[in-house]
Amino acid sequence: MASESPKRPTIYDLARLANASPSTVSAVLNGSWQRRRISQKLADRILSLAQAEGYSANMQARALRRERSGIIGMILPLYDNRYFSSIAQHFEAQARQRGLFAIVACTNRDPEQEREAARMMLAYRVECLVSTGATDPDTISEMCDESGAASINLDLPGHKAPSVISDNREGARSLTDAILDRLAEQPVSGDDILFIGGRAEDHNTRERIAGFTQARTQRGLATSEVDIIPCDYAADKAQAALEAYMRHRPRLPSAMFVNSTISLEGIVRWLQLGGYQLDDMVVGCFDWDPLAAAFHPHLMMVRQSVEVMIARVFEMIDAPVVEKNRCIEVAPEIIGV
Amino acid sequence: MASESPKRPTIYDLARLANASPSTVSAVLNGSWQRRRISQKLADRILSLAQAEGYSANMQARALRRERSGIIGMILPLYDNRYFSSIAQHFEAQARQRGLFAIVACTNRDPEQEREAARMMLAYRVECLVSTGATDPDTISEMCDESGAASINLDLPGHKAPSVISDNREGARSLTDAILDRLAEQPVSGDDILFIGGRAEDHNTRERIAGFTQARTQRGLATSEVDIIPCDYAADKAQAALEAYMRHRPRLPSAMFVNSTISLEGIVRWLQLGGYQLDDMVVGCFDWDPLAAAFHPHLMMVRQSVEVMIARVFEMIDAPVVEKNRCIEVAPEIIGV
DNA sequence: CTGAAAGCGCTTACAG
DNA sequence: CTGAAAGCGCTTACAG
Repeated sequence: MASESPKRPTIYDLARLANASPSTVSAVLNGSWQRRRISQKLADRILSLAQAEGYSANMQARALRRERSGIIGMILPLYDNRYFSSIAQHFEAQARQRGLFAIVACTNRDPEQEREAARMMLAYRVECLVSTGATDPDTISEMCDESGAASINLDLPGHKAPSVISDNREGARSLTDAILDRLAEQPVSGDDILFIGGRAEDHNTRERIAGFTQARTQRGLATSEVDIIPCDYAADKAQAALEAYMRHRPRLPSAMFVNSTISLEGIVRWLQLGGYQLDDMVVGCFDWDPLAAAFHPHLMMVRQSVEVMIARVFEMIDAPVVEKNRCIEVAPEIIGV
Repeated sequence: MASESPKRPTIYDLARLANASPSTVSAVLNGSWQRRRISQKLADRILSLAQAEGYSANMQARALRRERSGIIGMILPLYDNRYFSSIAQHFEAQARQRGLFAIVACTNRDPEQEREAARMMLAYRVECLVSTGATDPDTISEMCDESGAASINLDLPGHKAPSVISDNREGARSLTDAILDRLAEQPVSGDDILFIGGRAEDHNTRERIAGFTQARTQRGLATSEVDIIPCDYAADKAQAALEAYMRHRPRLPSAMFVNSTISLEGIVRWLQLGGYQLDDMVVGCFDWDPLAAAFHPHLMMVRQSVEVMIARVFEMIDAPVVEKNRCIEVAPEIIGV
């Protein structure tokens, strides 16, 4: 679908029309004319001319000359989950507010796709790259370093750039506490909880398992390895893992700690197939989904403070200097208790 | 967080190191060297030098010189819903496959934000702008026309650029049919269906209402105005509208046609508050959410064929010429019947 | 108060 | 087989 390229006007066109020099037009158009003490009259004339001609500065040219693109990038695993989509949304809004142009790419938790996206963004000379939930954040930080771009890790921490993450351990501890409280309220109750979902090798899952175990220990409860199943996030994986787990079990566990709304989907599917209800157990989920909350007001969920996290990211961007190993943890909130 | 800008190498640096001219380096690096019959040896030397120096072409400079940015843009209402997030994801993947760089901005169904985002994207000289679910697509098409950028409407049609949308009328008709079938299967059943959600002024909602009415008419059922409530998409609006509707009603309607998963959230919330179950009614929803599907396997949903729609969009982009008033309708699929 | 000139990093006819 | 030169549309120090 070729477009008819009707040559957009440049500052030279405006200069000719305004009987001024391109330098003057440029100064007027980018606001630096106050410093140059250009006459109000001339400025006005140029401004309204620009308006009339539909002038819009060519950002490629400006970026090239200024050696600053005005672009800020983000990579994230996927959009179609409330946590990540909300991250993208807030990132964009914040960037816009600062006059930066946000570009976001999703990279499916695949290190190769992460690197490829970073390469593209760096080719467009992003000033800063935020790696969200990246499987290999350090490589990306290195690529940014080489290019002279700043970099920040979000959601999952790294060692070669400052990080903003949720306080996963404390979040998991409180959620587990809430689950145990709920269990204690019930007439007949066990205290066994199945932890399911996430990746054993990722920092957040490790921390959540630690918080989970800690909450149990504090109540004098032992935790068995077999009740912790980091089978990855995907719904199908969680469903299959639960299937396998239940093959050797006489009954449902008393409670479940589901390590993401993505995994929750698989869990609920398995329950439905077996004729169970979600309410047959006490269920807590790390991450929050409003539709799930509407369906099951009793479902406890950990809602990560996306707004605060994004705010912290931009504070780092604004800060003159930030230590590479800085890691800010943001407290999440428990919903539904 | 200032980054230390260690000056990335340019083709001039490589030229010096390779003892060749910048033109030659440029040709080698962008693949046009076959045509220039540069010696394999020289090409190899330059290529490995580029590798070693971590060279990456400055896309701003390339874009400026070529007068083509290699960027393709999309605006959409929001990310945090499965339909739109899936659109963004497929758009990005397809763009990447063609060597285009995708940039996406969400504009909250606000015409001013839509224009502002379009302005920014055009300043970065996007080659094509896809307006998804835009409230004011025609203004955006005009802006694109003035800039010599192509434009395409997705999800909601426009008059000044070709459009790709779901077959909303037929989708709504089939969903209504499925609802009526389900009602007929039940021992005691009414045939009243409440249509709720969406915007009366948007094309898709109008079409869906038409399909809804048509399905009823085909079975000899009348449809009353009061049972059609396009109260906007937002969950809170839907919840409030249902609240108001039920104030003058002795009992729940036999069935509901909920016009988006966003509205569904509010509906379910209202039901929960009143001690009702979703399964107390037959419910169909336009749009699809896998978590909702897991929770309620009986919930009927219309799943729009995002992959096909995006494929059609790119076919238009590739086509040498497309009539402005072309509108392709893609059949959606009914889930859960 | 304003303009001429250089340069950001590429690409591409043109000449050899 | 390869290079010198012009130019994409800006910005910015410099000179007046």
